[in-house]
Amino acid sequence: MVTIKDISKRCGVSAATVSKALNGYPDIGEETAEYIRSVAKEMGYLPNATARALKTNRSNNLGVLFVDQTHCGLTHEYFSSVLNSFKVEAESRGFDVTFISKNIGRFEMSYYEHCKYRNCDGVVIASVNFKDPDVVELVSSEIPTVTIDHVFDNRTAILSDNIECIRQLVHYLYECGHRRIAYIHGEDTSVTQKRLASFHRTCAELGIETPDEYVKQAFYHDPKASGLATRELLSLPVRPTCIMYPDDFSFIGGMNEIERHGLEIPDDISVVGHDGIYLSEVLRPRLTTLKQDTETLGKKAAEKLIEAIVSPKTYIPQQLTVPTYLVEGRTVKKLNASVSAADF
Amino acid sequence: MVTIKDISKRCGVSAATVSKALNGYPDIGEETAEYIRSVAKEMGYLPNATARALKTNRSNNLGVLFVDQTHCGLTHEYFSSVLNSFKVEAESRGFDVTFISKNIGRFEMSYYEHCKYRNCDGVVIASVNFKDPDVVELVSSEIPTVTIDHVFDNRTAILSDNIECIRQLVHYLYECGHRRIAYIHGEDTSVTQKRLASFHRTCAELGIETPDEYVKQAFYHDPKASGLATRELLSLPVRPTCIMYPDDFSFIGGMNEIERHGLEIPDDISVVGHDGIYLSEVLRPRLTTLKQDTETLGKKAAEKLIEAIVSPKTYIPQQLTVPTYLVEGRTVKKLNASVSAADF
DNA sequence: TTGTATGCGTTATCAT
DNA sequence: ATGATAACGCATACAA
Repeated sequence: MVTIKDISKRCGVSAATVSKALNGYPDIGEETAEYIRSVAKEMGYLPNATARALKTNRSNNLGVLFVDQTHCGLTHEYFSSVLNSFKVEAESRGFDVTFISKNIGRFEMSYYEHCKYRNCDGVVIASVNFKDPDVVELVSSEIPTVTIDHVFDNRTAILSDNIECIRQLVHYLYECGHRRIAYIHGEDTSVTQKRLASFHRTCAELGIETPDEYVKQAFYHDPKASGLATRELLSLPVRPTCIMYPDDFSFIGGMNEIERHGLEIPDDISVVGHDGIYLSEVLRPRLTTLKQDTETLGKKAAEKLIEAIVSPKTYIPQQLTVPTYLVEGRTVKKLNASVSAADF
Repeated sequence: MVTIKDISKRCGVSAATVSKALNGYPDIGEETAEYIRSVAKEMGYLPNATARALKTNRSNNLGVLFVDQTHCGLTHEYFSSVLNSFKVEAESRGFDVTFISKNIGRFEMSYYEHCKYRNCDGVVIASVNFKDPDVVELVSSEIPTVTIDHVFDNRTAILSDNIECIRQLVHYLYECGHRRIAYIHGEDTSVTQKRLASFHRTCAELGIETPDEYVKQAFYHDPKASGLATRELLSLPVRPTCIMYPDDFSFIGGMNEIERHGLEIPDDISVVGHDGIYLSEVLRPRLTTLKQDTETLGKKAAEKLIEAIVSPKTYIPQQLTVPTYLVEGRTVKKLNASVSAADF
């Protein structure tokens, strides 16, 4: 392994000079600096991140905190997609990405302790139980954090625009002529609360009635639960003309149930999903859905987190909202004149 | 931050003694060691991974090398699932997990350089182009590596049993009475080659003919390509009675095409997938598929990698094969007497 | 403009 | 059984 010391010997200068030259300090002669850099390159020098971190107390390493539940976390395309985008952006800015969790080895560590132990400069938090005391501890600590789809006081959050997108969707359905709209929603989280409130509010605005039987709780990423809810909806004396699902994947459960009833989508009943995962694009008919901009979500999370790290003095925590787009598939029947999603 | 020095002062012993006590060295008096440990705990001491790594040249950090392509990599449930299991196992043994990639910051680094820079003790490699010179460089280096589903000479590999599982599947189809079996397979990789060879060989053993028109190349995780291939198969003068797909997700494309032809699964045509992702469980009819044991794949990869790291002298690289199981759904019609997958 | 000295927190060697 | 000391590779305050 070639170190700064090796280079200094080879160049006949001190280690300090090499260090400065390599880091572009202005107080080194241009020729010497250039020479040192060329020798470093020739010798295949690589900085040692560990030594540098020990000295500077900056690891250039970001933590990611995702749940490791089998049903969710990484295996959910929404999150793996956000993570991927976060990773790409972080790396392009010179930061590595390390997973954070409890239970490292025989030590029982909290998330915060794990971060300290690993010297993470900052952490992005998503898809966890935000009420977990260990999560709260981490967010309340001196370590910069960015949360996705959840707001903590005086902390940066990247949010999908859950209120506006549901409003947009309901308006679209309204324009398509739907007045009996059912909503199968996910388990009770702040995201669900926002979506649900937006649903009720928009319906009220438009004069659409939302009878209790049309609003059913199911779970995210759980086709079985959504299937059951769908069955109940289809058994109603007055069926809805359109069903909104918690997410695209859950819709699969509804799809099965609708087919079992011998109904056709969208001729007999309309459906819409949420997330806009790859699956929604390949189903036939193509699923009308609200596409989350996971690319931007992850990228912004990395950007803001790094901003907080490199400019701790001037950084101001903020809530950043990323728009969600209505993707018009072919699962919503136009009960009246023709309308296009482009109008919204 | 509480350091060893702090503890040493508080206990009235030297830093060396504290270090030894904390690491369970035998040459420290039992009472003193116990006392030191209790004080450390009370003071909330956490080892500093960075300092330790600098001194010991062991980071307790593993690299993972996945492609960052949008279509594959993390967003593919197969890999995210393997990764998750790898992560859980690694963490339980005290290792953290960090992503490896090229292009960290303004430095143009190879994978190998990135690993050195970050001081990774070992790397798991999956879902990449194994012919990439940068991958070869890494695998040829002194850094312990484990590859998934690809073998490099004298290196550890964790393999899904692609040959045996296809054999098992074809036998199952045969027992169900199928003689006209089509295979839509993925792009040309060593995995595909194994599966294809096993398909041909097993068919030959059983006296099943495999006309060229029944074997079509498509792509993994690409419903559109599999849809097109399906269309061609359905247009054949003599249709296959069963179609094997590259993977469960690609089957969606076939599903659409079959439906468009007004055919019913499995009454008019039988289908099988590969991977056994969550999607295959929730489709109706439930998809008959070959379930990859991603849990074991990831766990074994972590186990072996750590073994190679902690016992470099005695460790012998090995190829480990993880069985794949036939999961009997309801997409294969029994053309003759009743047969169960349990018989296989 | 360049070099010297020091220390980040830890572990390992060797002496006591 | 315990301690003094050095060293891992790097960055930086300060001296020259």
